[in-house]
Amino acid sequence: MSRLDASLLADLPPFSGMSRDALDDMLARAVSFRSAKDTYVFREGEEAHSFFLLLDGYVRVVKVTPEGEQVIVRYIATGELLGIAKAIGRDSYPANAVAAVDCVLLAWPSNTWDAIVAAHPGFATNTYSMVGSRLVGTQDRVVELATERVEQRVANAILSLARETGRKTDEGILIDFPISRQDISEMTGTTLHTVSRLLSGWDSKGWIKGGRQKITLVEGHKLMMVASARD
DNA sequence: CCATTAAAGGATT
DNA sequence: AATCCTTTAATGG
Repeated sequence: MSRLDASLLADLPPFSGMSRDALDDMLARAVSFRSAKDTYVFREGEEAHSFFLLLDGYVRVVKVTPEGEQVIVRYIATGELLGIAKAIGRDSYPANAVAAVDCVLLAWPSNTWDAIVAAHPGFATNTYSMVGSRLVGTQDRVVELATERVEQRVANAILSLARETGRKTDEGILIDFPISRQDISEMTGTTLHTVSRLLSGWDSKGWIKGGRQKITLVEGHKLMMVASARD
């Protein structure tokens, strides 16, 4: 049992505006645990026994079609909530959650959801506004998938990953976890070959710098041109 | 414009 | 050595 201090939570969006006492109470109800890279935090269809906060690392949320095809729904970054089935009136998880790197999480039993929401209206408000913005983001992606060309979708995926998870390096903005061409294709509804061709093209123009499971955004504005190009 | 198939080389375990 | 990841080219919808 490591001692966790409430100040760990204070700066995270789900807990913004909450008092020190409230944070202590939330923390007292949680247990922390680790999830090694490539292990499941939870699985689709499983009973939603807990909801989670990602304290460190990255988690990808994945749906698998009946044919076994994988679709990456979103990436969860450090400081975000996941598995909040109770908040959307479900009692099973709607997708798989896989650690993209070694992760540290907090878990709350789902049966404490109602009590927590009742005791901490600020947390409830924060959670529902997060659910709302994820919904908006998902809607935008539906439009994108339906209307934009592959090149634009891949450019957008790189840009948002860099924005949400990017870490500054001397080269540019590095996407902060191992991500393969296959992963990008599962986010954008295309094949790894097409992603590979696009990325190596942008690499040779100096707009990005690629490597095995590595992408660094060098000229973000160039990709924004690609992402918004009308034809 | 993009998916599929095939082939080959480098990286990782 | 076996497996995974990436690149490249050819073909066809």
